[in-house]
This record gives sequence, C-alpha cells and structure tokens, in this order.
Amino acid sequence: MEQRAKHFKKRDAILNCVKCTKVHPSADWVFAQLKPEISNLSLGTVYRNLALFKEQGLIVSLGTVKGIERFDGNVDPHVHFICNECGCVLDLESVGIPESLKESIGRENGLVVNNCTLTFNGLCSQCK
Amino acid sequence: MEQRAKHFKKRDAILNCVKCTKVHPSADWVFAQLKPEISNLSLGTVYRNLALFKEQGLIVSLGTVKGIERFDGNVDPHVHFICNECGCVLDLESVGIPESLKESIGRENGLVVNNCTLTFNGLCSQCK
DNA sequence: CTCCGTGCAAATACTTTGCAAAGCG
DNA sequence: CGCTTTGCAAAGTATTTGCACGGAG
Repeated sequence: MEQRAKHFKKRDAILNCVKCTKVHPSADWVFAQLKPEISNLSLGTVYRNLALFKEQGLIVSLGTVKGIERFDGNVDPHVHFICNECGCVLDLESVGIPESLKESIGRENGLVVNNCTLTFNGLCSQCK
Repeated sequence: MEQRAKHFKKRDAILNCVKCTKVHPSADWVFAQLKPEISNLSLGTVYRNLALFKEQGLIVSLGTVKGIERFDGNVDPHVHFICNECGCVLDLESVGIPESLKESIGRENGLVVNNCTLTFNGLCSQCK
C-alpha cells in the first residue's frame, strides 16, 4: 500500500484532488491546485490521468462549460446547476434524478441507457 | 421581403438548415450540407451565424458531443439521448421535463434558473 | 457613402500525443 | 530487465477573430 503510494504518487494526488473538492474542477484547475506541492507536475499528466479515471468510472465528466471540460469526483447521479455567468457548478441535493426511467426508456426506444444527467442553467446567487 | 432574402441569403440558409433537420447538427455538418448549393460559403460564417442564432434564442446548444458542439433548432425544452458510440442525438418525445421545478429550485437555492436539460447517454439501436 | 454580411486566413485555446527518461518490482 | 508513469514540447482540432471586399439602401 505504501509501495503503491510511491509509485502512483501523482496519479493518486490527481484523483484525490478531484474527489475532495466540490468545485467540479477542470484539468487546469487541478493542475493549478497541485502544482505548488508537486512542482514537477505537468499538465499533460493531469489530462492523461483524468481521462483514465473517467474511463475507469472513478470520476465523471459533466461536459464542457464555456469550452472547458469539467469533472466530478462524485459518481453518484445527481443534479447540477451551472451558472452561465461565472461558470461555477453547484450540486442540487434536493432534486432527485428519475433513475427508474433509464430502464423503461431504453426498452421503449430500443436503446441501451447507461447514464442520465439533469442540469439546470442560469445565474448563481453571486452573479444574479 | 425579396430584398431581405437576398441580403440574408446565407444567414437564412444556415438557420433553415438547423431548423429543418433532426440530426442536432454541428457547425461542420451545416457547412457540409450547404456547401454544395452555396459554393462560396465559408466555415467562419457558419460559426458566426450559429453563435448569433444561439444568442438570439433562435436555436439552442446541446453542449459538446465528443468535443464538438451540437445545436438544435427545436427550442422547446425536450429530452435527448446521446449515443456514446456514434455520437448521434435523438429526441425522446415520450419523456417530459419537469418544467415546474425551475421556479421552485431557483427560489429554494437563491438562483435564477433559465434553462434545464435532461439527457440520457448510452448506445443507440444501431450501435448496441 | 455607410452599414452589414462575408471569405479568407491567421490566431486562440483546450486537449492529445510521441518520445525519452525515471521509478518500481 | 520489463512494465508503467511522467515531463516536455510539439501536434491536433474545434472555434474565434481581424481585415478587406462587395452588395444594399
């Protein structure tokens, strides 16, 4: 375990960084966060690892906000609010996603439904 | 009217192209569609006009699919399905968006909610 | 003459990739 | 040694922008 910690030091730091924040970060943000403590970290590594995590299902992509891809360490399906002004992303805990729809929609339309995202857009409390 | 038709020939063609298809096109797709009939059309013009239409609310953006922005001439809120394999976008007519949520969510969280999108991901009938 | 839409090409900006070096077993 | 991770920089790709031209009023 300690061995692993050494070998995957940067990878773990990147994953941890995404998992432990609620800002729904971009690759660039993660890089900026870790750069001070891991001075020889490069942006390419961040991109590579985020892509890897996404593929492994350890994190999810929220899509792009203003042309920049945003990630979420919280894999559980939940509802997001995106501010069109400042680009911040918030979780809307109070709203539930109709998970049950996934299966029935798939069956009705002849599709395989893996995922479902519900997103609201507008202005956050600071920007409005 | 005829005057206008001349002056805005390309603009109208671009808008019409997005409005009259169900493929939820990208800028590139629109360009490819129109290029044969409007041989001196340039891609920059397509981008410029799509951005304009989006701003005017004549079309909406569905966000990016595989890094490419997709548009929808149908401005009415409706549910989408995106195939992760081929990138096609389908309308799910049968599912309704809980429009009423917008106001209550805004009020509860101190937000201004303008928009709301519900999207399912998976494999389409051809790709599964 | 002035305004607006446009072609064209250069510029941006985010992201991906190739390759050599370094780390771990 | 062999395999994986990484830094670095170059390449890639979608999109935006600057500028000059041309048509409409």
